[in-house]
Amino acid sequence: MSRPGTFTITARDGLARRASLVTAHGVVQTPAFMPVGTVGSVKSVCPRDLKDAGTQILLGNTYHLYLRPGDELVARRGGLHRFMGWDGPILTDSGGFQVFSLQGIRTITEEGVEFRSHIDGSKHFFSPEKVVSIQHNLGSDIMMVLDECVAYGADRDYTARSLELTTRWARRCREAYPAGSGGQLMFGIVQGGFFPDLREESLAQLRDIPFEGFAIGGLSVGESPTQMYDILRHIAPRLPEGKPRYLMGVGTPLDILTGIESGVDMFDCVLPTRNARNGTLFTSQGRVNIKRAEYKEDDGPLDPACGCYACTRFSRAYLRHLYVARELLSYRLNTIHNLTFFLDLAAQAREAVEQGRLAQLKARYEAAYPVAGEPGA
RNA sequence: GUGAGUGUAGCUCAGUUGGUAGAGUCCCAGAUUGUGGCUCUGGUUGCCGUGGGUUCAAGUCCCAUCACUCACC
Repeated sequence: MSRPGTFTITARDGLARRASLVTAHGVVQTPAFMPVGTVGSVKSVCPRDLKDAGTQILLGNTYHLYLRPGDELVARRGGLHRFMGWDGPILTDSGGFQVFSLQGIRTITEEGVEFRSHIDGSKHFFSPEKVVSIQHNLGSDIMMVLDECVAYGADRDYTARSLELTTRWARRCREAYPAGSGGQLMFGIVQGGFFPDLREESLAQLRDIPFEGFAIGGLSVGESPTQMYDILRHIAPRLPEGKPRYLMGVGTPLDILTGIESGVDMFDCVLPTRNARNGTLFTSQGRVNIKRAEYKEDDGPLDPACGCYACTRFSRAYLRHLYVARELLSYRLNTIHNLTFFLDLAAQAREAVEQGRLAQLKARYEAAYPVAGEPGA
């Protein structure tokens, strides 16, 4: 097997790429969707369920695992892979987004970010170096740099200064773990809010730092789909051509296809797993709110086009009952289904890019998932 | 049998000195984008136990009656 970080593009369809990324725990075929396993578990499901659903690579979280059970404890258990029983690739988010979402209980300085634990209120400090050290202890295959995810609505001045801080932090992260110093990869994160030129500026500052991949951060923070797509279409094609591109925290089926169309290779999002727990299921026919009374006596499968365990074995009536009764099995079956749907979407996209049919695939999903506020919605 | 208390939304209950009813929950529907199984946003629902009376006006006051609960015989 090639060396970790090797990124090979094997097909293209417009700006979209079909590629593979080598990591220390296996090769990831892209475009890829990464299920989110924040605290060392994808809520309600087992590694076996993840494999069955088609998961190649998981996302874990630095902030959460640092607070509990602690990265050093995980290191003593042999690293995150062994600890959670997942032998495939893992990407760890740096905690930058938590810094963003913890607004009110954190302060950002040049040195890093001080914050209070959401668990017990205790004070902690994340510097770029600290975040790298934690991710080193966790042993993830891909580390993310510490960044500041700027809130939606931030003005140009703040956004411009923030992006430069993110750049300085990115440089410190790379210095703390130089390229090639181990099997772990490190991705830089482009910020710049909703100003196309600031996005370009952020990229210009980061692109010469020897990262193995680049991410687009700061999207899906409250903007409209149109605003997000404008920035996405502007910046994604400008990211370094020969390295993997990762769109953080996105998104809906259409967001993902729009990203792929713009040249993005990797995605993660809590949407399939969180919505599964809240009864919103993604199907080939569009969203299904399984709690709806109309499914009370519906003996048909959730999605006849889906081959997952939930769809092949149980009826809508049963899935609705489990949800309404708050049965634990509801979370598991719904999560298995939604993950299968998103992972299938990525698999279909890989095939479509190989066949030059991405536009047709997107048109199909556009029909089932119209964008709010746009024609057809 | 006697005494006391309680009867208001499917459920648990608020309803000021009388001015034709509210909350929580449930139910119905929607949201959820680098995750707290959370949360948020809308919406439906009432012979105010029953029958009389007083009053311009009664869920509120008076009488009777029924049901339930508790205590005592």
